[in-house]
Amino acid sequence: MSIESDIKSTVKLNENDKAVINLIYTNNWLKEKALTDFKAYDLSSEQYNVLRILRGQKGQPANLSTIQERMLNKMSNTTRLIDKLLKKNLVTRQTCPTNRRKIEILITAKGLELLSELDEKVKQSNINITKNLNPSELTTLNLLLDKLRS
Amino acid sequence: MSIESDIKSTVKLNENDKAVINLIYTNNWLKEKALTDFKAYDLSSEQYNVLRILRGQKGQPANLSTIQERMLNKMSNTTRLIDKLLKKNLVTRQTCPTNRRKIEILITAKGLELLSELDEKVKQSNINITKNLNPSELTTLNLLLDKLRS
DNA sequence: ATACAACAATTGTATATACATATGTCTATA
DNA sequence: TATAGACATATGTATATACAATTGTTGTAT
Repeated sequence: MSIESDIKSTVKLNENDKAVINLIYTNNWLKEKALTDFKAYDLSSEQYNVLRILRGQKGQPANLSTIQERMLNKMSNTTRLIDKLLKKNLVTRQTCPTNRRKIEILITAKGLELLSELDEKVKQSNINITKNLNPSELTTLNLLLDKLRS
Repeated sequence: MSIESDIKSTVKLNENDKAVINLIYTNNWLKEKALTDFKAYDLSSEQYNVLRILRGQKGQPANLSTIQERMLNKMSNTTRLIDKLLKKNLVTRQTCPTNRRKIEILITAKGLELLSELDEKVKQSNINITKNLNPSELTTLNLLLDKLRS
């Protein structure tokens, strides 16, 4: 269904406006779809994302600004997000010995375990979410989104 | 820049996962771009959206469920959103005389005035946001997003 | 050595969001 | 005409987000 009938727009939109609205609307549609997976594991999607970033460090600790730089949502409060992960014993946090302004964050064994459980779920969810587009359409979509932001 | 370098991913993503991440990331990118416009007018983007829905009613009152149905973000709390608009005198609210479960919401003159001020800003902002895609690319993007959700 | 700017993270506060539950109203039917 | 269920909105609560201000630390110019 087109974005215009989805939001029951009464006016004809031009392609610029439509694209912006379409992106916002699609994102909300996507959030609803993806949320259920994480909810069962008591993780927000950004918390999941941060755990993945930490796993990507392959044993190297990450500090807050590194994590923030790699997060999907740059706006969220990283300190408090890490607090939550810490409370669940999914990460450890200690001040950097060489620069005490920085902190070093590491994913724990429990965190890695949780991630590996979630990986398969997320993979299936992403396949499901994108099931209406064929491979070449998916590639085109990715190219257009990259180009949009370039 | 591709989504992989944007988020400094250390692993190669398949197109399914990439599309999902790309949509989330693009949405956040977009939010940052668009937010500044509304901030100056002390409106959230959903508040703006609701005002547009009300204007689309062309004088007919809308009730809460109608608004909710047409909102981009179905999850947000419409009652309290209307509270905010009411406090700013951008809408009026009264219980429906024929069915007192319902409420009738109308945009005020002040609301319409604010909207017409914002319209031009939003239009320019949307043109700016989409400036890297040519018309046919924009159309393709819209088609792909519609198809994704279909 | 001292002061100052820059840096990295934390804290405070207001608002937004998600979701469950409650309140008040209407409708159908026994 | 009671009453159970459906409907429409509102409220409560926990968490998330946005953003400003603060704290503590480091580098650097004088």
